[in-house]
Amino acid sequence: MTKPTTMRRLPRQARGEQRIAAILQAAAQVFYEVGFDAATTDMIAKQAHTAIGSLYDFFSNKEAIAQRLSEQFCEDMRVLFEGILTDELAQVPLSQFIDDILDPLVQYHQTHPGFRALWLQSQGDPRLAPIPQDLTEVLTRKTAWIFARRYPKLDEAAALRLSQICIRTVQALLPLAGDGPVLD
Amino acid sequence: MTKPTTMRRLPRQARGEQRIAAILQAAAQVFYEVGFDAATTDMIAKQAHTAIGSLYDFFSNKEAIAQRLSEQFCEDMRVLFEGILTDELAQVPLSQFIDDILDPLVQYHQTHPGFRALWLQSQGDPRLAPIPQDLTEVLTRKTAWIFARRYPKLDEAAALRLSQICIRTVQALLPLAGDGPVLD
DNA sequence: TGACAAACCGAGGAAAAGTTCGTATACTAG
DNA sequence: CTAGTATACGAACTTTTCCTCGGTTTGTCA
Repeated sequence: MTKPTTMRRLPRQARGEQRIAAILQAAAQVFYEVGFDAATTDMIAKQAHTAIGSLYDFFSNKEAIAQRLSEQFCEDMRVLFEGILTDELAQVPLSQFIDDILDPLVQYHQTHPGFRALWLQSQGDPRLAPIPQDLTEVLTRKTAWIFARRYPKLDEAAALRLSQICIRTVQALLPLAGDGPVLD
Repeated sequence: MTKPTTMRRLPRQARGEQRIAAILQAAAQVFYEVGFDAATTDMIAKQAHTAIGSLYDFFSNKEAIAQRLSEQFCEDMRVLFEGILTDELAQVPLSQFIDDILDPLVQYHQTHPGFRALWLQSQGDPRLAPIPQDLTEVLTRKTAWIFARRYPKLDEAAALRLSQICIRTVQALLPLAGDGPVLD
């Protein structure tokens, strides 16, 4: 946790950290509401009840905010999977195997709407890829590790491929979890 | 096919239609390359070897171009499914059932990169949703119809829900079709 | 409490993208 | 051929968004 490149200045006082937290939360909300591209730094500042100047005191630009959020999500995923990936997981029945993995993920997804917004943005925008790409990559590797444990016969390439398929599928279906049919 | 709201003026001469076709094709290419948001009307005009003014002669703005493309894709889907949805489809073995539906879709997807770009853009950008939403809705209804034929016991809501799941899954996995693992 | 630094602020300059509009050129019908 | 219309064009204007900057306020600590 040295100085992240996403930050322009490190906060020295408590209100600095609070401000940063407020900006990040606001950004997550705005990204969720209008998407990353349509989000403006003005909207984020307004949502955070702060001045645009304060935002730029701590973040060098909009992308830096997204990147910081992404790092945070990555860390959350790391912790989340740390709790999930136990040795028993490789022995457990398939249905429970799936539940064990999906339940925490669904729950996290539902309590962190910004996560979805940032993550999904990856598709269809090769230019902006690096940000959520990290998220996807972290998840893919984690999942590949699980598959490798559970199905030792899989070679690495197959495990990765399988991971991609599962990740994308879950990614696509997560938004449907917990709500009724979207179509009227 | 009365005057579409996406058009500023209807073409009266052959070159008008050609110009419009060129613009649409260029837009599809640009959307595919950089995504909808990053695409500029300048890029589209350049790619279409036309002047920016000509673009605005026929389309009122960038969104109108995307909308027109989307309409075109919707029509293509309608035609595509018209060829697929036969009465026999309800009787055929499941594996062939799936192939019959997926093969033409995969093929269309691979020959129309812009389709993917526009369609996938829906996720994470609620603002721009209406455009690819139409595509998704068309596909969802078509699919629901298929399910209803094949599994008469399904009530309508269940069929729609099932459709949504299938559509999203296919939508998420289509980009993986036909290429090797994306991760290095 | 005084001095220094951190945090706060928002008007406005700069850059990028969107769009208009007057003019020039190419068709077409009579 | 000619008059009238459709199409083509792109410089310039407008709008939007990003980001800076200098000055003000708040907090800390000796």
